[in-house]
Amino acid sequence: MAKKYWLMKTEPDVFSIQDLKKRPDQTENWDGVRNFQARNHIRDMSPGDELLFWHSSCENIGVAGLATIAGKAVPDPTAADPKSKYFDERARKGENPWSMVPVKFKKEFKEVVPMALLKETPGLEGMLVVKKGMRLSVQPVTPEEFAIVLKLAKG
DNA sequence: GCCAACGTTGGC
DNA sequence: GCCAACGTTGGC
Repeated sequence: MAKKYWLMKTEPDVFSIQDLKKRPDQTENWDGVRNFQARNHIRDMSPGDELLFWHSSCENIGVAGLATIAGKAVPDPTAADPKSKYFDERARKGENPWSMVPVKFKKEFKEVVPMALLKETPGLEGMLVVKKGMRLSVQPVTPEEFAIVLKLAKG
C-alpha cells in the first residue's frame, strides 16, 4: 500500500516534538485521542507513514517537525484507566472504543513553519489545518501538501 | 430522530 | 481572554 501522510496536533506544553526526541528509542504512543474522526484516521495509519508534527495553542503555532508511524493502531489503555484524564466508562466494560499508535521522531525543524505562512502558500489552499474552525487533531495530508511543507521548512 | 444546551478546541 | 466552530449529550 502507498505511503500516507498525516498531521497530528499537540500542545507543546503537554507533549512537544522535543519531548518525542527525548523518549526511549525516540518513540511514544500517541494516546488520549477522544474524537471518532481522529480515531478513524489513526486506525487507517500504517507503519512507515509520515506525519507533520503540529504545535498548537502556543507561542509558535505550526509544523514543528516530522515523525513516522512506527506501528499499527492498538487499543488505548488510558481509556480503561479510571485515574487517567482520558478515562472512558465504555472501555472499562470491555469495549474500548479508542485507539493509539506509536510514532517515532524523525526531524525537528530549526524553525516552526508557521500557520500564517501555510495560509499564504500557493498549493495549500485546500489543506485542512489552515481552514477556519478546523479542530480535528488528526488529519490526512496529501503528498503534494506534504512536499510543499517540506520545502517551506528548508532554509 | 430532532435540536437546544453545553463543553471543548484552538486560532487570534 | 475571547469567541467561532464543532462534537456530544439528553430531553422530548
